[in-house]
This record gives sequence, structure tokens and C-alpha cells, in this order.
Amino acid sequence: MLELNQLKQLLTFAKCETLSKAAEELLLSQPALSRSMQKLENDLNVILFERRKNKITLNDNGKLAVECAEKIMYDVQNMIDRIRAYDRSKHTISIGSCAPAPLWKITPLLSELYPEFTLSANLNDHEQIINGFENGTYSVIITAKPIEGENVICHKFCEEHLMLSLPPAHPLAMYDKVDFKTLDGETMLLFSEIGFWYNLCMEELPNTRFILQHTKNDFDTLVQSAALPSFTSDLDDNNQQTNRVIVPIKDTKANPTFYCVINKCNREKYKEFLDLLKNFYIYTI
Amino acid sequence: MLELNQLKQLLTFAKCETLSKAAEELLLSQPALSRSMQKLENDLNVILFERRKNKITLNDNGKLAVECAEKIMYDVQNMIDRIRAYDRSKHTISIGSCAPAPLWKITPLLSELYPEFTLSANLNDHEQIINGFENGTYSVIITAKPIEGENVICHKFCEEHLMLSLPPAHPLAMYDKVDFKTLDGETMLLFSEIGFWYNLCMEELPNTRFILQHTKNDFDTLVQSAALPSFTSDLDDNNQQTNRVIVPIKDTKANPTFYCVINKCNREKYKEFLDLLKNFYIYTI
DNA sequence: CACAATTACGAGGGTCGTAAAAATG
DNA sequence: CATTTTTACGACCCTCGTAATTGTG
Repeated sequence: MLELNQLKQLLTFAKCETLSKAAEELLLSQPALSRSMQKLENDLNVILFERRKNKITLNDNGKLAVECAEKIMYDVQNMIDRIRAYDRSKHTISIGSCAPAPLWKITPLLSELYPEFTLSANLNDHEQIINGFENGTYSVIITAKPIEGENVICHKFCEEHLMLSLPPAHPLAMYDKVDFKTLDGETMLLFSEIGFWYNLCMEELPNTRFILQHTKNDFDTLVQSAALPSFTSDLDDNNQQTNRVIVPIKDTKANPTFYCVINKCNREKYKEFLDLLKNFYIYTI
Repeated sequence: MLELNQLKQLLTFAKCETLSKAAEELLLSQPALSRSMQKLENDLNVILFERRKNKITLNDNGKLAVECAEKIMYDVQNMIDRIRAYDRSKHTISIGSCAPAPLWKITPLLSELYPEFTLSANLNDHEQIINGFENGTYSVIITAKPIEGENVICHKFCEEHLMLSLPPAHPLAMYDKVDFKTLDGETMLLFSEIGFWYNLCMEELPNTRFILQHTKNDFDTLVQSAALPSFTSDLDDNNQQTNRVIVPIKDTKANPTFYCVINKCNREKYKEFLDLLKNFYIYTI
């Protein structure tokens, strides 16, 4: 009977062009591969190779077989991926969030309520998060705007208040509050993994030079040691650093309310979580 | 590694619903199948079955896997068929003809010229023959009309003259010639495997009752022993039967010229045959 | 003479079948 | 108690690797 192994070997041969090279790539002795390809021809009842004394090449049949085999191996891999993803989807809760702070709150909640599930969290901008929710990548999302729709359940989750973190000597440190317009033009330290905040910064502070930092630890260390402004928020546990002055930002956009969104068809699955959400927003204020 | 064998076994199990029945159908012991399905789960790294003490059923993953496996097995069979058909097409000359008589001439010619090829001949009506030529089913066709086209080579091949074969006592036996109109209304013996002649008979002789015969031998025997008119032609080797009067049919449609048509891209392949065709028509008159 | 493919042959791993165990209706 | 699945165990087949052969550039 024809087997996938043989098709894989055929494809490797097609790529490598000689049996010996293919055998090496397949971690197989060359005679073994030679025999296997003979068996393939036997199974198909079709000659696939043109054999000369010390050279073997694909004939027209073989070339067609390679074409077909490529498609099949691709489909098989697809099947495997699909099944695994489907299985995984039943053991994991995929959370998509447009900001990091709500994740710090929601992750412990869900892992306590559903200890048998694996949590998988992703940060991204608004559009990507909503896309992921609609195509099923995320079963729970956190957005900065309420989501309407027949099939969704949308709860207020929490608020976040963006603040400037400044070295005491900085001119802005004397203000009670600032707005983006006043702030624009500085050189700032910015942590890059912040979901929708990133695009917001780029839009609201077009003249600011951001020094990006991709790891949170490095970012926190730099904030401590560099005399540069950076952002923090009331939800950030690191916002009470020494030697920094904290100044709230006035703009509405800097003080978002986050919403937790779940598909109605998951209502039963997330029953306990939804019960908790009803009181959560009030509770955390 | 995942193998097709396992997918086939999975599909059989899905159909039979118990391992024992599936094992029986697969000509395999039931423990072997049980192990094989365990290995499949291992290869996929996904649980496919819900196991109770004396019952095993597909879970959701398993159902999805069955769906995918069906598609894959179908594609694989398709690949095999395609490759075999392609191989076969290079070792066979497929002839389509709208009438049997030209086949009796062309078949020996081709098999002598191309002894390394297998001949495969089909009779059908005009439309089907031309369809088959265009979609590549036939590489050589015989038609009753010349075929025009940039990509085709069309040669006159031979003529055929349809005749009535009558018992001597039949009223029409005294005629030198007859036409369809005169003939219509009789009861006739008709051999059914005659390509375009069949439709022609139905159109030209709407009031004739045909007694159809599907095997040539039986037909010839019946013609000998029954006092019924039938058709024969100058190309039919059996047309000189005893106790029958032969009367030509006048109508143009009863005296067709047959054409042999080949695709220009096969010009090289059929070089020898084409050379022969140039003189063939004149030669056979 | 290096390299490529095939053939021959013995070793080892994987799959098979039988037998036994466990559980169910 | 018949039926179903799983586990245990020994047998066997198939594929593997090594070695040898043949042929080419």
C-alpha cells in the first residue's frame, strides 16, 4: 500500500536530485531509499524514474507524481494542524487584549476559575483583536470601546489612567496634570508591547522621539536610571518608583475604560466568569 | 509518522462503529487495530476516542479527523488514478470513431505501425467523438465530416456505402436501389454498436421498428435465419451472405466519407501513420 | 578514483496474532 | 454469558545498514 513516507521520500529526492543526497537528508542509507522508491513504483504500478547506470532521474510520470505528492503532503500537514488546533482550542482559553494592564487582572481570575484550561494571552491593536475574536482565534477579548452585536456579551471591565513618569528635575514635573499636546516633542522611553497604546502614542505624539524597549525588565531598569520621561499608569505595579514624579494625563484617550467581550455561544462555558464580571467593575473601583 | 494505513483504518472504524467489526473488514485482528488507533493518537498527539470499559467511540477531535482523513484518502486515490492514467496515455493510442467500419481498417494499420502501443478503440456519436478528441480522451478520431481547425490535421480516410440486406422474397428485393423514404416503416434487425449510424437510423427511419441486437455474432446469426431486412455495407466482410439480396441505398447520408483527424501537436508521434494516410484513400478506392 | 545506483545478506524493530484480563448489559 | 476493549507475549515480516558489484566521468 502507498504510504506517506514514500511520498515524502519522493519529494526529498525531487529536491536533492540524487538518491544519496536525499538519503542523507532523510537520515537513511542510500540503498534503503533506492529500494523504497522501487517499492513506490510497484505500489503505483507506474515507472517514475529513468534509470541509467549511475544516474537516476524523474521521468514525466515521476514529475507528475511529485506534483501530486506535494499537494497531498500539504493537505496532510493541514489536517494535522487543524486537528491539533481544534483539540487545543478545547483546552485553552485564548485571550486577546488591546492593552497589557487588563491582562494582569484577567489572567489570574481565569486561571483560578478554570484551572483545567491553559491560558494563552495576546496583545495587539484594536483591529487585530476584533479580527481574532471574529475568526475564533480569541474566545475572550479586552477592548477599549464597548462592542455591539447580537452574538456578543460585553461587560465593563476596568479603567486605566495613563500618567507621565518624570525625573524630578524635568520641567513638566511641576504640573498637576498635562495633556498630549503639551507633552509632544519630548524624547521618551517607551515599552513596545503595549497593544493599542502604541498606535495611540504615534498618533497623539507625532513629534516625540521614542526610544523603544522590547523587554519589560530592561525598560523598568532604564526608567530608573535614565533622566527621560516615560509612561506608567494607575494599574502598573511599578508606578511607585523612587526618584520619579507622577503626573496624570488629562486627555480622554489617556483614560480608557476597558471592556471584556465574549461570544454568546460561550455563555455556558464562561458562566462562572460572567457571574464574577457583573460585580467586578464596581468592586475594583 | 502518520501513515495512510492509519487513516484508512480510522475511516473503517468510523463506518463500522466498533473496533471488532472494523478489524474484520480490514482483515486484521482486533487488538492490532486497537493498537494502531492508539498509535494514530500518539502520532497526532491528540485524543481521538472516548474510551469506556467495553465501548470506544469517536470524540469531537476524532470526528474532525475522520472528515479530514476522508478528504485525504480521496485525494490520494485521485493522485494514483491521475498518474496511472497519465502513464497509460503514453503507451496507448486511443481511437474514437463514429462508425465501426473505419475501425476495422485503422486498427490493424496502427497496431502494425506502432506495435509498442496498446490500442483502445471507442465507438460513439459524432458529438461525443469530437468532445473526446478535444478533451484528450482520443488522440485519433474518425468522423463522417471533415473537421476544420488550426490545430488539427484532417485526412480523407475511406467511404462506406450502406446497403439493405434482404431475404429474396422481400418486396424491396426487386429494386436496384432504395432510399430511406421508401424503406421507412419496415421491421428491421439492427446491430446497436454502430456509432453515428444509430442516430442516423432513428432520424431517417422514424416509422421503422428496429429489433436491436447488442452482440455482433448474435446479430449475424439472426440475419441468416430471420426473414427480416437489415443493414450491411461494402466495408462489411459479412455482406456476402447466402440467401440475401443486397440493395444499395441512394441517400447521400447513407454513403458517407470518413475522415481521420489528429491533433497537430501529435504530428511527430504519428509521422509514419500520416505518411501512410496521404496515399491511403486513393489506394483503397 | 571518486561518485552514484543496485544487489545481497544478516540484524533489529515494529506489527501481527493468540491468549488472557477486565468490564458491561 | 456473549460482546467489547485493552494488555501481555512470542513469532514473523519488513525495512534497515553494511558490504560488495557495476558502471560512469
